[in-house]
Amino acid sequence: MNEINELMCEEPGTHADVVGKVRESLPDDDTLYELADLFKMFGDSTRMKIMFVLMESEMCVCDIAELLGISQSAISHQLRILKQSKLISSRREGKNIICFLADDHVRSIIGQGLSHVLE
Amino acid sequence: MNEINELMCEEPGTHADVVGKVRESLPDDDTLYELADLFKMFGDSTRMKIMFVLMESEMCVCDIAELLGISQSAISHQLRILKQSKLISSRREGKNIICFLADDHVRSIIGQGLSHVLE
DNA sequence: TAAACACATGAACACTTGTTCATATGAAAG
DNA sequence: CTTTCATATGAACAAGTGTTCATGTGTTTA
Repeated sequence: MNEINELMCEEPGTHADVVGKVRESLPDDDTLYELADLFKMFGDSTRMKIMFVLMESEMCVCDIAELLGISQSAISHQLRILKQSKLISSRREGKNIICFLADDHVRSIIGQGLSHVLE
Repeated sequence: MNEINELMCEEPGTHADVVGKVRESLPDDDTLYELADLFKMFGDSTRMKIMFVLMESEMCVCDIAELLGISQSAISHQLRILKQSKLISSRREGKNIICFLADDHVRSIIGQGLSHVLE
């Protein structure tokens, strides 16, 4: 009888109520995509390494590349993406571009991830 | 003169010291890859939606699929991945498989992400 | 036991992503 | 102003990822 319930699998009870409430509680699509895009930044080991480095100290592009043993070009491409996500910022200092974390959220997000990974 | 310094870009000062210390502070590669793999789970909008739903209430596969308007097969594939990452668990209840968050880290990780996205 | 339902899974395909290679930009030093 | 060093960027390519479609497995109900 219930219109909503007709959409659901055959289960008795106050089932549709729960489904309805959950649907209302979902963030809008824009927020969901933004969130997923944010976490994508943490989902690549190169970017993760870069952020770990910058958690310890700000550093120029050249040094990040050599420290991690990754080509300058690859680092530069990733830095571009990280800047677009507002996770890191940079300033020029003479010939060098010094990169640093733009946000303390990086630390807390990685911290939560670590505590999951380390059981 | 300094062997380490020779690897670095031409910058004066106690530069090599910082680089050396940062290198030591980096987690081992296994941990880094595990971390990146963990965050990959949050980097897809379908999985993000599933986790948001399960943050509100445990739910069977069928309902998750219909609530989100995503095919049962797609949901099932994603659930498999999420289970492998120990982010969700499930139990059988009659014909249905009831899914639920396996870990409170999901809530805290998404929470941190949200507070970044919402400025 | 047969049919119906809930879910899982494999193959195929389109799409995305990260790296490399070559080259461009831009500041600084000679 | 020319060269050099630090960084950025575009094109191309390989590898990874998510969905669909078809079908398989397992559980309940008739």
